[in-house]
Amino acid sequence: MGITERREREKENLRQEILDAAREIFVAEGYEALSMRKVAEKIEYSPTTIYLYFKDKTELLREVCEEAFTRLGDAVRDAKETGGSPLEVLRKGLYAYIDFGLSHPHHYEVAFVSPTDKVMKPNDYQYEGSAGQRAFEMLSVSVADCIAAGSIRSGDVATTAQTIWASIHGVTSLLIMHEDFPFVEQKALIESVVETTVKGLST
Amino acid sequence: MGITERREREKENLRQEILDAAREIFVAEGYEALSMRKVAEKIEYSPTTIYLYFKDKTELLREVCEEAFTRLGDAVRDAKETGGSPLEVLRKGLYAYIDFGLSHPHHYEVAFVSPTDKVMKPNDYQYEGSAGQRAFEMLSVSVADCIAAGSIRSGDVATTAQTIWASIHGVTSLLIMHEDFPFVEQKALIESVVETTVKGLST
DNA sequence: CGATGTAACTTAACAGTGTTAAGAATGGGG
DNA sequence: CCCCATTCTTAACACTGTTAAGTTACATCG
Repeated sequence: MGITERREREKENLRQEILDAAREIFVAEGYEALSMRKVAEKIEYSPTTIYLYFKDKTELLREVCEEAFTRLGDAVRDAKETGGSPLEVLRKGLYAYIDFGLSHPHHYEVAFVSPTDKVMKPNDYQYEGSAGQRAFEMLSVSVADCIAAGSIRSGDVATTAQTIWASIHGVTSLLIMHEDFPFVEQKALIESVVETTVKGLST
Repeated sequence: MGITERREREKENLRQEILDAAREIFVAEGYEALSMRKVAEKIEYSPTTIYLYFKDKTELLREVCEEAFTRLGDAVRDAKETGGSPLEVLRKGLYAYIDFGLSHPHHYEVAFVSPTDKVMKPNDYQYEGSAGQRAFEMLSVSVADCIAAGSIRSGDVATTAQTIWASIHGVTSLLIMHEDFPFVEQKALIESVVETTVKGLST
């Protein structure tokens, strides 16, 4: 079997190999399909070996997600750096957020749609927060900029940011989770949500 | 003669007992905690007995959800009947939808948040649709009324309805699924989302 | 060189899950 | 009275995450 043939091959980057295998399965088939035994089979080790490198399935999955959500942070930051008015920056950030969700549906799902004990632990919000959380923080800053610039009605920043988050999370999660629903053309719906929200908050 | 009828009545009784037990567990602990064996223990029958009354766990759960979502339909219909301008009716319908989600979090979750094969079957949208689907249809009608009355900007009804759905689903699902997140005061956030969306769509 | 300790890995098992196949019991109809 | 259908149960399969204990390989030390 693969077990003895495998022995000669790598044994240092095993942790990375586990991570790679897990990501591959997770991206292709999602959370439900990601099992420790499947990962083990893929890397040709016994299932329990994984526990020598990761505390449990949650930690493995969180690490897989952290990788991806770093890219969300990057995308939002990029939106900021391309310049433009605060409102333009905010708009770009929102589109980047939605785009991220649509191109990483399974990541988005476990992190934002049904996060119950899958990646986020209770009290995860209390401290520095996950990468996804940090991306939301950036949006908050962007919102504050818009208020300061007068392009968005003055009011509680947190309330405004969370209102925006609700809208874009809503469209993102609906598109991801209800694939069979007869949505109108995707791009048009996204634009409608973003523009409606921005207009609703404008001065 | 009443014998066979009595049998049938008793059979219906057991079916209802299963449904009651399932609902009780589901409402209290949610989908993950709802297991066939737990239901069986509660009604004091063997687990396999349930399969004589329900095809599988999905069908059992769907029936539990159908019960509840009928009440959502009722709530939206009530909002309609209390009268007021089309926009007032729409507003009331949106608040009723969010209220329903918050008071039936587990139902809302399996039906709208992570519906993958749990209650909704693929192609469920194609036909008459589930009760939750019917509630959404009512909202669409309400939207059409607002457009006709000129209180909402003219445009594609479907796009507008789905935009609204995205927003209110967004706030509902965030509040349900991210209990630990430091949201602003719940009522204020809901109002902000609804009013922002309405204003964003107004003429 | 040989013993020893340890790190890496595996096997076996536990307590769950949904679900199916096959066997047991109960009681009415011929 | 016996048969048979309906109803229910027992046993099992194929999974799941996870832990405890056992094995093996190897580096270090006396």
